[in-house]
Amino acid sequence: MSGEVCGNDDPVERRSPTIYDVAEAAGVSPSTVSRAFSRPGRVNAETAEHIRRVAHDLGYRVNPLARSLPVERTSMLALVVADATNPFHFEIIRGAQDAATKAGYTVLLTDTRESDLLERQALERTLPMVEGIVLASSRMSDSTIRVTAKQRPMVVLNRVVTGVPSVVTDISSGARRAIDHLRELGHDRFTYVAGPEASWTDGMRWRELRAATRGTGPKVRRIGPFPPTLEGGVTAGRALRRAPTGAVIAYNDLLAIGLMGELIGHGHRVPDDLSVIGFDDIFGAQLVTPGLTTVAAPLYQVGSTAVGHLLAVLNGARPQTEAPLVVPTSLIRRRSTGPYGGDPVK
Amino acid sequence: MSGEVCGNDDPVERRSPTIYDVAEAAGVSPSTVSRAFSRPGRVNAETAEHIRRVAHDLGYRVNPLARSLPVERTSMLALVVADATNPFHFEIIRGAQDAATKAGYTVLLTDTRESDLLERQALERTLPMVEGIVLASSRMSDSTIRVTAKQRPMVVLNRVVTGVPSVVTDISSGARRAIDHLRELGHDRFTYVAGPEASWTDGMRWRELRAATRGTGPKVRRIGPFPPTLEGGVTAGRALRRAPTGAVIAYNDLLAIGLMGELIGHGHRVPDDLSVIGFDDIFGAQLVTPGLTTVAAPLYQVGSTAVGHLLAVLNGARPQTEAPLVVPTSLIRRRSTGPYGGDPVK
DNA sequence: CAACATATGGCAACTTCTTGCCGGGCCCGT
DNA sequence: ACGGGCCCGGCAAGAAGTTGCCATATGTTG
Repeated sequence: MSGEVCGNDDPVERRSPTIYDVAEAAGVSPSTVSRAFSRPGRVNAETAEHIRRVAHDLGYRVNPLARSLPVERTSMLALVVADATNPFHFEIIRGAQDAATKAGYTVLLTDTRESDLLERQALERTLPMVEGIVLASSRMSDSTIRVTAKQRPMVVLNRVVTGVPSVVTDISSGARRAIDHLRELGHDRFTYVAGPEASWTDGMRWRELRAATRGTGPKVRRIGPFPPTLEGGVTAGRALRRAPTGAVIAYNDLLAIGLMGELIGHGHRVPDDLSVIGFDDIFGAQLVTPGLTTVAAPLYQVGSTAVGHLLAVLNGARPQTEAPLVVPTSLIRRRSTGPYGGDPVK
Repeated sequence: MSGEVCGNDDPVERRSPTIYDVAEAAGVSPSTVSRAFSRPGRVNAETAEHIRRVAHDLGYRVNPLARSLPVERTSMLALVVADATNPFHFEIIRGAQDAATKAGYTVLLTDTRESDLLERQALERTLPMVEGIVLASSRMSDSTIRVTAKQRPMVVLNRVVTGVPSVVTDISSGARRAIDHLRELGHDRFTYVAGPEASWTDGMRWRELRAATRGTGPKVRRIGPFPPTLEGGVTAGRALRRAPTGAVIAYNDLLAIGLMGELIGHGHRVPDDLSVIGFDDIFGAQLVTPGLTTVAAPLYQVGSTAVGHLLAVLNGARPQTEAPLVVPTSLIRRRSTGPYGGDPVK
């Protein structure tokens, strides 16, 4: 036990001990202390044990800055998300964080508020400190992304940028599942409520929906774009009320929920008059009434896969730039979809 | 314009330039380069301009690690939250991040998954790299917190730890507002659905509810504790069904929402049979049916205030350890509360 | 017992940047 | 004309680690 009594009225600011202090206290040289911690086996077991004990008594902790400087490894990863409060990103963040922690890495999470300017600034700030980058829902241009990817290993999420490794959900099968589900219920006319035009995912969803209906009977039309938020959903709902339609497939759950609320608020019944499907299965999709049927993706896996790949690259693996890594999707059936019951009330 | 053509098939790994490279290219000494960037005015304006131009052409960026080492300023703050996916924390995170960014600081966000072990580990890992710490909803003991607070300036949120600056919401007035609202509606019997025992906030809410009803007519009882989650709410709802009660005030919105769902699912009507009030006004409170009446707190402000105080301390201000900083609360009226309509159906 | 291999600790150089101090040139006052 | 201050650039010593290389001591082999 160390005497912690310090009578002076300056309680803070006792500089933390360095390997030099430990070295002196243990009667060895600084390099030996360094090795005792970072190069086990390189130093005699007893000496190492002794050093560790002394270090512990002194309250020594290695200074990660000083350590990183010579070895060029900060053990930090940047995770840049467009909106940290969008439920869509939660599990991605968790997955990334878990995978990173497991490997001894710390993740630097940055919320860019859907702004490509803020995104670039954040990158500017954090990039020099991290070994790799995960870009979730980036709002930057492909070319900016590619330039950045030259500086550090990078993985982009929910987007495909040629030349940069990416992780995406299986939109194709997701779209098909949604259509199949609705057709089983007897629907054969669909409306896709589009999200932001800048969204790669939005483009793909629309494409795949068309592909999934091509040739066969059912038809899908598209309205939008709308901001991918509750408010956007309300706007979309208004548009829908003016021009009723068959079943609705929305760009994401937020949009779907906002839209349902608007419709229900004006006397329409879901799913009796209108079936609604969203994407993502965010927190909230099970809360609304009726519960939202949605295409779920293993977002946690998206995050952990991304970090896993990043770490592999840092350990010398070749980046997977050819084809994106695809994670599967599944359909969560809730109450917002139901059998086709004739044309919706006007 | 620099010729960027490099024919070799090793596109990565061109070590980034240092002040030495810039110094050589500009024909000055490294220290001058350093000063040109970090000490404006100390060096001749023309020289500085020249250096900056050369640096830019070389693609030089200062290495924050190397910079931090001598000056002992990393420009990073740690924000440790018990659960980053709990909507309660969103605005706190945003507020903190904004305030930090504005001051040129980066925040290192860590999610501890409600585990005090993970929390200690995270702190262990990040503490040496940051200049200050914000602890939101810490699960650690008071004494552990106090020990940690000795190592770095710290602010705790939603909790009062003597000797450590803290920011809390005005629970007292919040509780009073909830009670007043319900009494205006004719209620005079209340049940507090308690959250985790370890929660400082929970204790305070219960205390203030009792204080708000003391002496006057209405009575408040307490059931719990329950985990502060949707599932916890379901459990609480079951308990409530067995022993019906007057109006319900829940520890937080998650609990309130889970509880409403359970009750409504079993034929009770909210608010006709039972009024429900939550705390926090999380995303989701406006989504459920009926919308949840809740005591809101300016969470964004909590986060930014915390960081603001931390930065002040880092700049030499005395930490505010006497009384906690209190931010006001307000009541958001939605549809989950209604006039007293006799005793609830059994 | 000589020759060689291995284990272990130390020296010093290195990572990138900051900063106290020094000194040469220049201006100014007397 | 000369001493005293600025201005501004450079030198070198840190900041806290890592690591290549060398020097022992010890062990092993022929």
